Amino acid sequence: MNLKELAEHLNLSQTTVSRALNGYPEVKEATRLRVEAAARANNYTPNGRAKSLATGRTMTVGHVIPLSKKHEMVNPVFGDFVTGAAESFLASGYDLMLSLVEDGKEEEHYRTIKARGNVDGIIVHGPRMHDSRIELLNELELPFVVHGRATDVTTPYSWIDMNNFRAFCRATEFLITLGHKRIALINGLEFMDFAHRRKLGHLTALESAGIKPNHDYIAGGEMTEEHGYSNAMKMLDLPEPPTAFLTSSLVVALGVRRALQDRNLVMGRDVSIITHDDDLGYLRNGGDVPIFTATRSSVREAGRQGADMLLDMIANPSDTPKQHLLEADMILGGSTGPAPF
Amino acid sequence: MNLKELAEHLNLSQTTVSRALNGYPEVKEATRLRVEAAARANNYTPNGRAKSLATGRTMTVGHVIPLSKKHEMVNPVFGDFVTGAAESFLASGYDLMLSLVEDGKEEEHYRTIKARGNVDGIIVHGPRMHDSRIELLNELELPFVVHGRATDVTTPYSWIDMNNFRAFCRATEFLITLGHKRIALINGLEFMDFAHRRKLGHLTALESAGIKPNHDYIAGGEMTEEHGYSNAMKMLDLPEPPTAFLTSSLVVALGVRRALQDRNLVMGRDVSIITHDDDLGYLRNGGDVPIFTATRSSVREAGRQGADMLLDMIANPSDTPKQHLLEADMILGGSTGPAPF
DNA sequence: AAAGTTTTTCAAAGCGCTTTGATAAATCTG
DNA sequence: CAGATTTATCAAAGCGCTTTGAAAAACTTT
Repeated sequence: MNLKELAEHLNLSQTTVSRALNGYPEVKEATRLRVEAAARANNYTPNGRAKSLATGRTMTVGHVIPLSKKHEMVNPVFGDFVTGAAESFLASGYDLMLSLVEDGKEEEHYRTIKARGNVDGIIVHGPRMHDSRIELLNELELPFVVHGRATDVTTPYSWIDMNNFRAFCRATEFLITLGHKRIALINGLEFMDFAHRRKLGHLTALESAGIKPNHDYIAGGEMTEEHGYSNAMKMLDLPEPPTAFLTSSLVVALGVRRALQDRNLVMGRDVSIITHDDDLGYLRNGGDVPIFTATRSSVREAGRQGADMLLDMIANPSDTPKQHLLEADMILGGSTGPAPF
Repeated sequence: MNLKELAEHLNLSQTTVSRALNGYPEVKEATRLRVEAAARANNYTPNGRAKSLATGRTMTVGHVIPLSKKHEMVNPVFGDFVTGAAESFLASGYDLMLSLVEDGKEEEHYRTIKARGNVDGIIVHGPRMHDSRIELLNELELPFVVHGRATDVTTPYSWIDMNNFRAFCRATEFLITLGHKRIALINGLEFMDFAHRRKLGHLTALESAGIKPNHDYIAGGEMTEEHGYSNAMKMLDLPEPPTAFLTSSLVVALGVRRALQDRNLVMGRDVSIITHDDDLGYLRNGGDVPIFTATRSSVREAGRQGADMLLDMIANPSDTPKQHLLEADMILGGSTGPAPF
């Protein structure tokens, strides 16, 4: 049933029915009740496309996820981020639109999104250090919030991020305090902004402690279990193997742990592991007792906050960009201990 | 720039411009080229909402994901499924719309989706054994494909599924052949259809071998690492602990492995593990050498095929429902060995 | 060159809604 | 109770596109 039919059925004009349903004051209360009852009885819901064509608002936000053909994987944090974001969006009546866009087709894709006009704003995922998307979006005047930041971008824009630098700086300091000197970092892909910041935090902490960084102790790559495993194996074979590992995600830490087992090393005694933990719903860092010592920050919470920021920008397009930096908690688990002699 | 402006700019009618761009034959080739050039030069893309209002097709498909407040998590396979599906959808020019819908609000939600008319079809995720959504969707005449099946639903519908029964039957048989008699199953939530089928497969294999199932050896729950760990710990404490574990996902298997380590048991020697592996992008079952013996079926591939099925249904709404059952491969890893004496 | 075909272009209606500007009905003034 | 005000309703335009049915232009025929 559409508006016209509903109006005929009620012997009212479309105008009145529309206003009654949208809460406008210029309609008699008795009429409004009658209209609402009829709408419910006939299961009437306004057609979204027609409504959005008439109002100019789509009540939809887009999530744009980069998908490189080389690294054919969607980052597992995405599911949790979206879950968090969805809470806010759904509560405000917004729909979510998903685009996976291939490397290189990004500019074209964003222009098309804008021109087609089926979103009111977008959330940008997976920013690189240089990320041309941000300038483009600023230019297009499409409200957006970036999950993460892009180091090389100087124009202001809205973002929600976790303090990657600080988290990895603290984690490294913690290991140094425990007496570790040979500390490895198994990082994400280093052109990703978050990974870059993590490395920087790590190196800064080493430097402050007067420890010279060793390139053999640093590996970047897609954050899989295998990445953790194979790099840890390689490093454990060095003449002077690391006594502690810092990993960029729980999945990577699991790989490192497997490597320790293969080498008959006891985690937390022979070798320490500390990881960043995104607090994903399906891969918790143990139950009540954490398995790994970790820096923890909920991606889901980031999703919630990012969504709120975007809704805010859509409602007030002329506001200046907002930024929010989440701090990670430090969680003590059983995977760390004093450096062995 | 919109169609009207583009038409004025070209000194043509909107009709001609529209037809030129949509490849209709009744427009002179020279004109078409002129129009296309102008469209490109002015970065013209038709407004999606207007187009869909005019044509009645939205060029959008919805993914509807159940989100229970109790088990606040989005299944990690979702990301991979969508990635696979997106390949097909994007290639055909379809957008993806995401809805996370709370338990209990499902009926209302689907009716709204239909009434608002902003999708041409949907993919239903996470079917339960009794799933009222399916009958509802059939009634609503909205094309849909279910990722999985619902045992109790008798009306025909389209689905793409993995042969859960067969996979778990085979895995159990494999363990039995290795001499195991005390075999545990750490399953997903048992009201989920896939988990139910897996249990059935497992029990059937036990029965054929004349092994009486032991209720203490079966656990259902959300498929987290912790679920695997805590249940394995509990079972290992039994007077007669299992000598082999069958787990519903790699993440769960990781938890079981951790339990073995805590008990100083060697995986593949003291205790065997065999798992189902969804072949997720970020959590591979080892590199070249699989860690776990597993039944493997790519969720991503399921996504691709499910998407193709849905596109087919949208194009030919009167066709009878289609079904496709994927078979899992059996992968031999280092986690299984003959039963100890 | 007039009549008949085919090709190319156009004006206008319609998709389902919101919103403006006008009108009718109800209520309030003095 | 006539005139001014307020309240309640409506007809029609417009959002940006597609598509129908008609008209104009360009070719073919005889």
